[in-house]
Amino acid sequence: MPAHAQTSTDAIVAAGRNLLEERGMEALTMRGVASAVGVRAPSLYKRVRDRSDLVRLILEDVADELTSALDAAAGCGDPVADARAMASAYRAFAHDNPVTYSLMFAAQAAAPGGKARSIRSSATFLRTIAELAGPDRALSAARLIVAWAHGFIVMELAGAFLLGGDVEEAWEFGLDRILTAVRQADEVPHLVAAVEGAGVVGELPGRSLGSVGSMETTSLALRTP
Amino acid sequence: MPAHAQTSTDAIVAAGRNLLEERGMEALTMRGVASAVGVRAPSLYKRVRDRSDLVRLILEDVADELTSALDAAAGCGDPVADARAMASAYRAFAHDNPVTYSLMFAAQAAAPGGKARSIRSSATFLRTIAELAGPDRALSAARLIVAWAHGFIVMELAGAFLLGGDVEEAWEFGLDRILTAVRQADEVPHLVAAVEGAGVVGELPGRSLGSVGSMETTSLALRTP
DNA sequence: AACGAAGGCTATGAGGGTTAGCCTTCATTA
DNA sequence: TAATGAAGGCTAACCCTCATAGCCTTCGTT
Repeated sequence: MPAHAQTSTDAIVAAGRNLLEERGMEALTMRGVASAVGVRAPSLYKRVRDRSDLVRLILEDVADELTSALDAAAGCGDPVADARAMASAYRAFAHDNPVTYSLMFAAQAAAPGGKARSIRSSATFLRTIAELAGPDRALSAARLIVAWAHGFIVMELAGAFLLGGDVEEAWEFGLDRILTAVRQADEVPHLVAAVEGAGVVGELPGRSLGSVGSMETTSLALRTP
Repeated sequence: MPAHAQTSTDAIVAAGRNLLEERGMEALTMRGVASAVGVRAPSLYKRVRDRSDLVRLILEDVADELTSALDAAAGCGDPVADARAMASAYRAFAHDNPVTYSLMFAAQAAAPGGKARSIRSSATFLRTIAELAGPDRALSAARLIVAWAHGFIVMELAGAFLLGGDVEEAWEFGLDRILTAVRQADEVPHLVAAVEGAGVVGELPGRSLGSVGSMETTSLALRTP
């Protein structure tokens, strides 16, 4: 029925995302986006409720792309290698999209439908972490890893690592430590079995490692022969 | 010489901070701040270069207060307890100042003088972590902890933990695991000594734990008697 | 008493978001 | 074939915001 459309919601979102990433949040103006897609500002309101709606659409686009990148990174089947690959892909994506990435978690209000999106975007990662840390701890372990990765990347992008040192080394150090920490629930029984077999200690906490770190508990137990 | 000042930079910053925290970034207008301190908007420009300068001052104020809160939290001398106390204080501060806290690391450009501020604000924490992880690893370890804490808090404040589960539990889990992971470089020798004394293994890696997590290394060594 | 600087004010302009209301196009349909 | 009407564009206009220009008042200093 209508006249031929000169633009589309997708084109508007793409232009907006580009503008946002290239020139920052302040440069993301309705006039600017309109000009980029070849129409005048008021025409955008036929497809987008308002500017904040445009921002939401842009960030959803970024989030979807990030999800795809993560899914693509986890291919090999070995949970440790997959977790590492996903962490690398995550960081690489953030480096490629610094502005929009930083904004993704800056939204104060969780968008409606965010839960479904969240489930979808974390499914592969959660499955991998469940293999690493066990199903009971998968959620907490995943939150540990994601929180660290996100925090590290945000600080890195914001230029918050001002004390010198090798940031790359800090990333590797952190990733190693965290992947190891997450696997401890699995590793400790091996240790315990080995030590128990050697008769170092009479009684050891088995699976019932409390909220205190299991390594700590084990080490304490070992010092009380 | 002048007429009596009706306001001050401090009052402007305080009013701006309050407005920002209470009603968000969009409500932080020059008119709004001016009205809160009892003058007209143009008068603010006698004390503040422009709006972005005001934002900078507000965030510096927040950062200074956070530094004080952290310093005050670390009193007891035991590095583990101090690290826990600082982590709690950090999170509590963020919960008390959610908007401004989130903005602190959102600044894309590092402010000039940020390095001096960074050194000051992290001194106590770095000292504590150095006791925990050793001076060589202090910086990487501190970055691990801060990145995790910041990432966790940002996600928490943004409402990004949508998959259910107990967020409090995830925080405790993460803190335990990370503090343990950071201490491993110190703990392993104890373990090694205990195990060695018991004659479980002949040869063990001593200090030369590679980039792979030390716990993993130890566990592998224990399985090869 | 005059000076002059600090610190207020009004007026104003530029730029951005958004709405109102109109016009053109063109697939559908009588 | 001609009328219809909705989609989608446009201009004009409004309001709000930041920011500057330029003026006026105050009051310590000289």
